[in-house]
Amino acid sequence: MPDLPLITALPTLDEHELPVVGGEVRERCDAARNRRRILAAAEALVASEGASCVSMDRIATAAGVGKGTLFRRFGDRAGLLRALLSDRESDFQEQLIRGAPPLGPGAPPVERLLAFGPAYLEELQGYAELLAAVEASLESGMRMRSAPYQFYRTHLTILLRAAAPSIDAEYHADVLLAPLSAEVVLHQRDGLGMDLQRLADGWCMQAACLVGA
Amino acid sequence: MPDLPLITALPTLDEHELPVVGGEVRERCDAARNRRRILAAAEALVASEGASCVSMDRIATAAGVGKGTLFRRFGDRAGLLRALLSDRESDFQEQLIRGAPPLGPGAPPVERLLAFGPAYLEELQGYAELLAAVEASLESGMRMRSAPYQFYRTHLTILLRAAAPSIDAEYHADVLLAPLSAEVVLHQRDGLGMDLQRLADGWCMQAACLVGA
DNA sequence: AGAGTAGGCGGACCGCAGTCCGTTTGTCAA
DNA sequence: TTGACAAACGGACTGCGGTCCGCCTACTCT
Repeated sequence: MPDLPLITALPTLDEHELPVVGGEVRERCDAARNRRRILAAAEALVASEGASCVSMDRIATAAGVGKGTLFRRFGDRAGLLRALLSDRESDFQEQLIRGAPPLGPGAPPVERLLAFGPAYLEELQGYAELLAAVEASLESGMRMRSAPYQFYRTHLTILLRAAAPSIDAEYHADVLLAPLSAEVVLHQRDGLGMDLQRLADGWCMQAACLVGA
Repeated sequence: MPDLPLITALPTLDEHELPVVGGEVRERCDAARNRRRILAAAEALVASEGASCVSMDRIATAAGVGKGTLFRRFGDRAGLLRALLSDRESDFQEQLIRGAPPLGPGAPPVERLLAFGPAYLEELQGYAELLAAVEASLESGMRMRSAPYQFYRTHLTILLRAAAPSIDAEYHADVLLAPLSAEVVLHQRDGLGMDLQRLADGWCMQAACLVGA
């Protein structure tokens, strides 16, 4: 896989619009302080009450900033929540690109493919509820246009092309990602009581059949 | 498949709470008139401006009723939008239960399974945008708890059990439904330019591999 | 150090989904 | 026909996500 940039969220206004001087982007120190405050307040509130119960107003109040500052910084509710898990998402993406086999490069494509689903599901256990809140506050179709989704989609497409050149890799990348959405996994886990092993086995079965392994 | 009731939406308050006299449910005639008015107004507005641009207030105004009446009748926005396509959903479910093979009973389970995806995708073409709006206005997890989803899930579970007893039918029913969600299909069709045939072929490939056909 | 300015700031404001409750109306029995 | 009641009605109200714009401040350039 080529050196795909690590992108976990749409660029914030900062990265996007600040004047660039000699390739260097500066952030005013009050802005940086407020961003830290906002993230800390959001993290605390989400941890104590659950992402879907916390409003933007309350985060702003808890952080001691105005509501406008939240939206300037993070764009919308989904952007703020996503920022709370961007470190974990980046780490996982890093593993896919530069980590050890079978997840990272070095192993045969089929093995990397079959390692992906279980690893993603494992990773998801820690923040599925938060990610579900992100997806819920995204308007229809935006989930699949988000940078993280595109990243995973590209990753799977490349592996599928290498593992089974005859199939429609682009289509099946979406198919393999669909049952990994936070909404589906949460429903299977909490609503139907399926355990992680069962989900991982099922996903691998699906992927293995597809590439003829 | 046993005589599963045709359920296309959560029961409205009418079917739910009205007093039942000798097995007969009565609806006051002003209530019936208002329901027709609301559905007609909603259908017209959705057709002319798209489901995601029409607010409940505007539907109420166009129908000449108060906003409270909309919510009393249909529960929430998702309920009202879903009511707009419940006829089409019912027809399709009817075909699955009592229609001609290969969709309906009579054909071998594998054939019925492989007929399901393409038929569902075909059906979806007409109201994907509306269904996406329904799903978007449902809070996280509710899509998979809705009666229509449960219906399709049961249908696929039964077919999978019959077609391939050794696999985890319950899990794979969810997997096969995941890429048929309106959000995914719309993105593939409109965002990526995949045509219906490609989606249908891909889905069949997936299902066929799974059951070893 | 001082002035000018780009960018940050915050809260008033908007339209939205959904709720609540006092008022109106259809229905049925006497 | 009429009276009583259950049910329907509707619009004011709440809290939400998101926007806007006038004020303020950290940085830069002299």
